[in-house]
Amino acid sequence: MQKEITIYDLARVLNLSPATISRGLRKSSVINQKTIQRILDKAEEMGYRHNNFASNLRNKRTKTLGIIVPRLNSYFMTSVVAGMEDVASKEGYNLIISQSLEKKELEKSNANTMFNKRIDGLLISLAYTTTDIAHLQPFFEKQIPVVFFDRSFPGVESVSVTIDNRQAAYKATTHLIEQGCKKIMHLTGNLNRDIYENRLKGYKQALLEHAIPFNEGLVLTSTLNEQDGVNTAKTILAMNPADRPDAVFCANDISAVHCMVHLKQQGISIPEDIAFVGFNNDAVSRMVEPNLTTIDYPGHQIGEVAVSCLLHLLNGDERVKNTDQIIIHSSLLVRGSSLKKKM
Amino acid sequence: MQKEITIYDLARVLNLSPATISRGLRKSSVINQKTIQRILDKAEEMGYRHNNFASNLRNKRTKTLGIIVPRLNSYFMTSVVAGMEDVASKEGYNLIISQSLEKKELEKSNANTMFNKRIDGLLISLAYTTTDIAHLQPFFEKQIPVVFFDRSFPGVESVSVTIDNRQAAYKATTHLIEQGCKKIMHLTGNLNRDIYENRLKGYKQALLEHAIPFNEGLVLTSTLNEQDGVNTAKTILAMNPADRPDAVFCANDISAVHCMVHLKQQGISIPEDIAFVGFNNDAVSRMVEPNLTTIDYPGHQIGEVAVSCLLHLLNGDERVKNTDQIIIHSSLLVRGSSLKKKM
DNA sequence: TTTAAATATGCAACCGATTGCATTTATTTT
DNA sequence: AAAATAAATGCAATCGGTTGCATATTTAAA
Repeated sequence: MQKEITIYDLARVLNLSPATISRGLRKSSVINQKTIQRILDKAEEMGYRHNNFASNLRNKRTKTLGIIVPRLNSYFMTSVVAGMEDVASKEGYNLIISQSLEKKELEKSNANTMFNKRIDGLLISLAYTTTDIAHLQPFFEKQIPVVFFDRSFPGVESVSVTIDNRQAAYKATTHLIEQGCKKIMHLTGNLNRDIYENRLKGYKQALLEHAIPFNEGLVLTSTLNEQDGVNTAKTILAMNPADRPDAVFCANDISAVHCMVHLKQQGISIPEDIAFVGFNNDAVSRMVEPNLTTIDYPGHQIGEVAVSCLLHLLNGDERVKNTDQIIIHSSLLVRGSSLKKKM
Repeated sequence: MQKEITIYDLARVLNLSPATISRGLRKSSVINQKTIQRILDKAEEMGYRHNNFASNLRNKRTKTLGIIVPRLNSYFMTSVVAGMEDVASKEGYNLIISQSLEKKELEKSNANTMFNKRIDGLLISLAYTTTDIAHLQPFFEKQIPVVFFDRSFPGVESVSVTIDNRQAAYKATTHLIEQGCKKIMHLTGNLNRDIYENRLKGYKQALLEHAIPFNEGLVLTSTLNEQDGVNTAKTILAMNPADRPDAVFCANDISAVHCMVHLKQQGISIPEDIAFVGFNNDAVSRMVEPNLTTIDYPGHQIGEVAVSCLLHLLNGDERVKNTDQIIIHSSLLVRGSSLKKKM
């Protein structure tokens, strides 16, 4: 293993000082253009590699961003991360990723680990079970910027990047109503998370505006996983056929798909007997039959925007305030699972 | 923002030298136990945080592992990464993740970036379009260990962690034959990747052993995405019904599911008309009706094993040679899509 | 008690890039 | 040509933890 080339080696060979080499490599404007070119050429020739550790030590920055997500197992989440990667790597930032697995305790310890690794900024989507954000206090105290995405914490003084969940849910519910549905069940997630609360609000608002009375019993809360979808189907099947809903609006696609599949196996037709709308535009929404109507959740874009904001905060960009709430546009993708009327 | 506490601060307060503090924090055996405790207590009390950059600079190690995957959008891949995370973080290693998006060029530039970030080791699953591994040469030259997982490069002197694709495909095909299928189509991926080549071998072997002649025309090559699944279905539908296969063995679940769905829409019954077996045990295999018979691909375990090997190589552990081929056990999960005989 | 051995701690150089300030060199102005 | 200004480069300290070797202290052996 041959030794690494340093700026001192370049300095010796080029008969310049290390300071000039350092500035030259960063194309500082105080250095003569020709000198810069000589330095860059020689660096290339000798196989020089920048040593981040030396420069981070000096600069007291790590050029690393931390990401904490509940789980990295949905198309949505991996899109978000991919979007973050794009922007971050373009700006020379590294990403450290960890999963909370929806557990508050794990989220806490991950946050702590990242704090100790001195990330320059944190991107976080909160776990189901997180009820307070005391574990982020060290970041706030050290003025390390935190950006929430997807699932944020209402009222906290930080940037958040989300979609307008209320409006999306309103669109979804209105669509079902326009298709002639009158008894719409809503399968929601943990209402501690504002995204689910807002979706519920949108659902209620749509009912209200169409003079359909809100029925508490039609709202089911769960963790929205495969099993919850199946359980919802069982709940529906256990009802007196006359009392069954004529539509289900699920707060994610996974639960919607599994619920649909189970109902179909028991002879229920979709959308004729029961129409379905999901949320997220997960890959599975295009796999089930009929394809699932859903809300397009632009993960890649959310990731890009979240990192951009974070970088602006890091660079002290005045245009981004520390309390901005950024809303990304989302739209309803109408597919077979909700199309009762021929269009 | 208050200043960071350093070992020099601790040294001053405790009336010891920075050297002793440094050794004490690492619980070096040359330091008195009581002194170690005093140091740890005071460090805790003053909120000392270890500075990785200073120590990496000195140690010439980054404690960072690079991961390059084709795409982070399958349940399998995220499981692998989760498994890697588990083992790596337990040993104090960070992960940098990037995606090649199946493109050779991107894989190349990602590898380069990681090389320049001086990762201590690389974990890589090759892109479809990668035909040689010249881009990994810098790692080999600098003796930076490289571990291949899932998709490896045959003949190269590196550790690889895979399943026995040949055997798995053999099991899958044999299962179809035992169910009474006689004309089995095989949808495969890019045969430059040995995993697909080996699956094809297993398929052929099973045919041979059951005296079914191999028919070149029944092997379709594609990138195995959603659209390819649909295209395969169209190909089948375009055939004279008498000539259609009575089973399809797909090299992944996504293509299998989409092919199934499309065929079902055209009135083909699964498994009666055509039986299906996929590969990967992706979440979608449990979503389609009937559920897809598939090969359980233990992603989490593959990730764990790959990182363990890498760490052993880094620690100069003699038990792991640089040429080990590690085979993880996989099994066939029989579900409705291939069950023609009642069991 | 003296000497030898073991244990504990300190000194100082080092890892490699960065930057405020000083100095040298080139260019322009008077 | 001398003085003033601008441009280019260098000096030396700094970031914080690590380690070979030297020194000081304690314990065990003679």
